[in-house]
Amino acid sequence: MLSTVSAVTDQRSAQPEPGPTGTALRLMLAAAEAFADKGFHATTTRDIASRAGLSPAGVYVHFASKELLLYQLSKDGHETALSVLQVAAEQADGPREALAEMVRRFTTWHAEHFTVARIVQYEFQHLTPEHRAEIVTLRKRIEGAVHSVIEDGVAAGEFEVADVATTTLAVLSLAIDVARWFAPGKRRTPEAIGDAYADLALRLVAAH
Amino acid sequence: MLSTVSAVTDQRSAQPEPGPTGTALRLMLAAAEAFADKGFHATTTRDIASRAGLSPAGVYVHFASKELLLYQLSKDGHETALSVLQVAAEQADGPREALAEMVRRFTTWHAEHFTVARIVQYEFQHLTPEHRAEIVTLRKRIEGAVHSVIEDGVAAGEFEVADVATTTLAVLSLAIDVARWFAPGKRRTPEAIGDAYADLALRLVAAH
DNA sequence: GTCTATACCTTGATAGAC
DNA sequence: GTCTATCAAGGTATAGAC
Repeated sequence: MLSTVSAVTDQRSAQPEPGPTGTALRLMLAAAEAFADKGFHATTTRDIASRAGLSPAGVYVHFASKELLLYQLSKDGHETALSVLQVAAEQADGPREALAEMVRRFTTWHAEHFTVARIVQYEFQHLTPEHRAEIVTLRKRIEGAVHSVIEDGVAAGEFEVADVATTTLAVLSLAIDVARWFAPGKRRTPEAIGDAYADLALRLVAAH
Repeated sequence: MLSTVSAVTDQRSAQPEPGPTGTALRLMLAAAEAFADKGFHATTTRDIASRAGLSPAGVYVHFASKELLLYQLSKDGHETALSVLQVAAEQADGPREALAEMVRRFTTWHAEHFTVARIVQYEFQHLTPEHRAEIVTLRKRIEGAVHSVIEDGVAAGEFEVADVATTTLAVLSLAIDVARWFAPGKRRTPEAIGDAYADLALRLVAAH
């Protein structure tokens, strides 16, 4: 059910068939808002239930625990974030275009879906050790995608960086931190922020 | 008691006279570790008490509530962070040196004091509305300090940026996000990260 | 200033009727 | 699948002895 929640948040796509049924989806959206707003531990199952229009007990028909709700959201969000990077990398021509497009779309995603993005970046530490381990694997692939394109750019003589690992972290920080400060109603749109940050990323790698 | 907690964490300074007494200080250090590790709401007063070697009731002799403990830590941390920026700005000669020195020290602080920095950047939303409002004022001054130096650099013809506000956010994101990913025992020292990020900030503003 | 004991409340989760 | 009712556990904070 990759990006089911994101897709619904988008209000772009007609209802696809698989994944959570209507009520489960409503619960995930309710939980996403609550977790992003107050954090996992400050959110009560009663809060989630009432946001979704259910009684406190109604949650447990669809999710066995509050942690499982977080896990589904976190996994879904990480998979979507990784997919955003991969699609951008595939479609672009050369490291320079690839990095710009990856940062543009990754940043835009963090702003547009800042509730899920906040859960992805700041709440995964509250998962069980087993679930956290699974998510950490996805996080390494996200970091690896950015690391690769910078490495390619250096090898091709298009980028000049002092240290690939440090620059990778810096580029990721730019986009990730958007989930912390972004709020709807900001002057700049998610797309404008993505455009600006793509340029800034090219400066970080001293692209020719 | 500006930076009392940071100073003790440093193990650099001999005991100064004002501020919290020994036990209150131990409680603040215990709370800082716990809040940074698990977040405010996941931390129990029992946890804080036991880390400080006290009974659960012992906390309330020194702090009237758990929130007040967070408030003291947050205020102390924000004042120190602001002071780091101000000292760097005063000592430097010209916008280029000022920006580099501010980012160097601000970043190093976020790594070296990553427990307090994490509370500063990610836990202040759990303060009471009154306390949060006070902290927001400090946060605006922090953002203003970076905004000013970039504006000065542009005015002096030393920097070239598309938008001062966006670049300010990006520079701050670089340093702030260090508090999220830094962990003791990392290959790079706080100082090395600060040095690298000072260079990256100069790239972001296209310093001549 | 610190302790033991505990009040009082909210929490995550379950039982069982419909 | 949803509800009402409820449980056991653990939360913040206080009372009162020492």
